Amino acid sequence: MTSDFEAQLRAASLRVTRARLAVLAALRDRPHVDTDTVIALVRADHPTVSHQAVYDVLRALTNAGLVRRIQPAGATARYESRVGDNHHHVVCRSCGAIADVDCAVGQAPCLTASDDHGFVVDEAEVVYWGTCPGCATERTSQ
Amino acid sequence: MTSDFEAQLRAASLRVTRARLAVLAALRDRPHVDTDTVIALVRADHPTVSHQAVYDVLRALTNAGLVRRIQPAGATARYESRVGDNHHHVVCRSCGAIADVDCAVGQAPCLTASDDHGFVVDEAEVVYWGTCPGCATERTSQ
DNA sequence: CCACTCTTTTGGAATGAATCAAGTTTTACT
DNA sequence: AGTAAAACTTGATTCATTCCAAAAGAGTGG
Repeated sequence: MTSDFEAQLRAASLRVTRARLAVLAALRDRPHVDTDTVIALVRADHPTVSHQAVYDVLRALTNAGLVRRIQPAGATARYESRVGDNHHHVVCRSCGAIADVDCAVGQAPCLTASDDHGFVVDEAEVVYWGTCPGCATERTSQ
Repeated sequence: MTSDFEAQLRAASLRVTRARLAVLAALRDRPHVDTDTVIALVRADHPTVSHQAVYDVLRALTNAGLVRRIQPAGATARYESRVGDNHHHVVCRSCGAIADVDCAVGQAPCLTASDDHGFVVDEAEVVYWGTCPGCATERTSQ
């Protein structure tokens, strides 16, 4: 388990540190956690880790492709460890809840822009905006 | 010109104010402007408009659907007046430049999620991440 | 196993976009 | 014109994120 993370880090030629292992562990089974939550989870096991370390680690892991950063408009940054499978997200406009969605149209649906203006595109990110079941019933029942 | 904006505002049952007309004018021919730029543009004509007013106006116009807010991860909010035609954006990872892209796969390609988790989806936002021509040549020439 | 170098982390302060709050002005309708 | 509601002004505040310099830790070669 821990050695898994260690292997991941080494594969990405990142040094293996307590902070990094703790962040990976915190993200393991939790989708879409925001930075504050990561800090709290990390400190549950390692109370001395600074918030700055968590920010640095999240950036390093994001750059290395081990975690993915998602930041819907108007919300704080969230991170997830599910990477490399081209999945997307539904975001609730009223409560900010996020859920995973697999790609509707094949494997890389929107990866081809009609006119890319000369940009070299390497990723297509899709955010579905709507209302989650909870907020929907709340609103209709009023 | 101004009366156009006035009509737009009235159609959305929003009051017609100097600040709102100025913001609409500022967004007219400028795609993807950030809030600071909007403030500067508005003040060019109306020096007394407060930044708070601009924030309020942008939110009101966004809620009314007259402008669209876009906020790629890690950048400040930007606004555009091109609405209602389901177009998307390419964003440069290194300089943050944004360009419009029309929808590749038909009219509303990704609007149907494979499994929407009970969410009522009303919009699909697509962000293409990549490198703009300028940054690409810069990098290869080094 | 030890020393050396480079990277990472600590702890605290700073930045900056965005929001909140109270009081004043303006708009739209009668 | 007169009035109520909405919008705006001013100024302060919040809060996520970043910057900084010093201390600690990781990995490499001896």
